[in-house]
This record gives sequence, C-alpha cells and structure tokens, in this order.
Amino acid sequence: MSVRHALLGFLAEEPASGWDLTRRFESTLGAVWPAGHPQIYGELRKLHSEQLIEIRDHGPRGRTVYGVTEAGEKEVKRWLTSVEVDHTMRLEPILRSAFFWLMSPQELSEHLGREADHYRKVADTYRDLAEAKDRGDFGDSAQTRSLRIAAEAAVRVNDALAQWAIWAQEGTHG
Amino acid sequence: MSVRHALLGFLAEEPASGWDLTRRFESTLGAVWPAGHPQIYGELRKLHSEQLIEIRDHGPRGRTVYGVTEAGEKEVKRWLTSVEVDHTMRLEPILRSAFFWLMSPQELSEHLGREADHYRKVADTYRDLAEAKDRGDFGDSAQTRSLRIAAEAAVRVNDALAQWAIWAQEGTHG
DNA sequence: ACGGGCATGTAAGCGGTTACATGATTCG
DNA sequence: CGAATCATGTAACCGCTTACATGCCCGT
Repeated sequence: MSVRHALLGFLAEEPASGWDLTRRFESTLGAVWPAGHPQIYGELRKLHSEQLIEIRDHGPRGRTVYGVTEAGEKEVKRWLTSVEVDHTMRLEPILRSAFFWLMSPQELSEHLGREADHYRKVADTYRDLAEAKDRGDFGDSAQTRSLRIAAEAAVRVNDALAQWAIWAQEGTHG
Repeated sequence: MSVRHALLGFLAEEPASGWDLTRRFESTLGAVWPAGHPQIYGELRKLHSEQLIEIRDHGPRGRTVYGVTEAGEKEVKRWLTSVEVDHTMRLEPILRSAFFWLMSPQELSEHLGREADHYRKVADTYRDLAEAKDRGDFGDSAQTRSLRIAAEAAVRVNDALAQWAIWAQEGTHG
C-alpha cells in the first residue's frame, strides 16, 4: 500500500495528473520504490472513489488533475505517524551471493566487477542530485529537504553495495 | 522468480524438505529476501513437476525430502551466469522519507531514532553471524564462504541505513 | 492422554508487472 | 499531412501474503 500513500504525499505538495505523478515517482523514488503508470492510474481511481483525492482540473487528452482532500491529507499523516514501518528488503543481488559457490572464480570476479560498476553509477547519479539540492537548484522548501534526505539514502545504500562488491571481489583474489 | 532459483541453490548443497528450506531461507536470507512456507511448498511442487528437483526420501508426517536433478543444477548456474541481475530495490522507509515534511519535527526525530535502533539491531545480528563464520563455527566450505558474503552485505546495508537515520535526525536538530 | 508446537499443505486475495489499445499532440 | 511521441487507460497474469485447515509428534 506504499504507492497509495506516496501519491497522497505528492498531491499534498501540489495537484498533478497521473502522468505528472508517474514521472515524479520515477525521478525521485525510482531507485527505492518503482511504480509503473498502470499501477498509478489504477490507484488514483481508487483514491478518488474513496474521496481521498478530488478532481481539480481537466486538460487536453483526458488529462485529469487531482488534488488531495482533507481526508486524504489526514490519511497520509496517519500513515506516516501511526502505521508500522515495513522494513522488508528484497535485494536479489544479495540473494544471489548466497550461491556464489556455484560460479567459477572467473565468472564470479567479473560478475562482482559489473555489480560494483552498477552501484557506483547509481550512487553517483543520486550524489549529483543531492549536490544540486544543496546548491539550492530546487529552492529550499520543506519538500525539497525531504527529497534531499531520500536522495542521501540512495547514495549511502548504493555506495555500501558498491563497496561490498569490491570487498567480495578481493576475496576471490582475482 | 528468485525464490525458485534460491531453492535450487540450497538443494544443490544438500537434499532438504520444505520445512528445512523454509528455516534455511529465514535464517540465512530472511533479511534480504523473505519467503513464507506457502510460497516455498508451492514452488517445490512446480520444480518437481518440471523435473528440476526429485524426491529423495519420505519422512514422518508426509515429509518429502527433495534433491536437485542435473537439469536443476544446470538451471541455477544458468541463472547465476546468464540471467540479468535484478537491481530493483523496495525500501519503504526511504519512500517515507520523501514525505517527512508532513511530520512534526518531534514526530520525525522520534521516528528516526526508532529507525536507527532497528537497523543497528539487524546489523549487529548479522555482524555476530559473520564473526561466527570467520571463527570457523560453521566450517570453511565454499557454501559457508558464500553465506559469509551475503551476511556482509546485510551488515553493510543495515549499517548504512542506521547511519543515514542518524544523519537525518541531526538535520532536524532535535 | 492431551495440549502445544511441529510440519505440511491449500485457497483466496492483493500488489505489482507486462502487454495491449487508443486518442491527442507536436514536429518535420 | 504523416510519423513519432505524449498521455491515458485496460486486461491478464504472476509472485507473494494471509488465512485457514489438518495431522503428527513430543513432553508432561
């Protein structure tokens, strides 16, 4: 149910259409919680039927701009403060590591090199984003500061995994 | 499809029943890829019907011990070496951070304190496990070394998130 | 002998993805 | 005006979770 509440959160910032929200999701939270447009459009319909969001405007090709209702804003806050945090992690690359013994040393070393590359790249992307936010490129609203914190998490987690891959690669002394 | 291949991987190590595999999964990969017993039993049935695993023994209460077949072992190796790694992350706690601006400074500070505690605890658990493995408490097989690598990842990711929460909490200067 | 946990399993439902479909707009 | 892209939506499927069901084994 995370997408649901994230949509309410985004709409609490400013009204937006399904498309806007899809891009917003992708650019700010894609690294930690992907959500495709089919899910977003579907969720918006449900949220509207429950009157947690309302239609604010109509645009060109059936574009529907939603805004959060009072009930909706109350619901996000309830989620943030009262609903237990879900700490579930699903990291396929780590799952794979439990079976590294089935790979040849060479395959493994190459695999770990590619993994390190990948994580370094993602970390760098979010590092740039974080630096841009620190420079004030996105203003200095409370919302921007929150996204800055999310970006920091992306940087730290991906850095940690990059370092892990390098550490593991050294263990193969290849 | 990760559970599927993880089961093949575990069975490549030694034959086991659904129950054995459930506990094995939980104790070694629970932190990075949870899998409940209904999923595991179901997957075993499918793997058996595809002849990737075979029945090796029957025990007390309908206990069925499976072992991997040649085709099964080939399939895990194919997965490890040829199937693209899925880097998808789903970290609800980071998703939430994008909406921290909807929380009061006090709520937020307390929230981050609880988060840091949580991650520290998980990291410590896997640190202990890793140290036990380094002491040789689980022998020194290739399989153990792989699980050691997985444990290291759990330590590093959870440490990173604990430090992140503390960093964010300092930003609230609360 | 019986109560509580062990071990196995099934069924329904849900969140999320993939694939498909379609009209609107913009640009060359 | 036609092609490519924008934007919106639906339908089917799949992995996974939740809830339920059941028999077996062990300790007291």
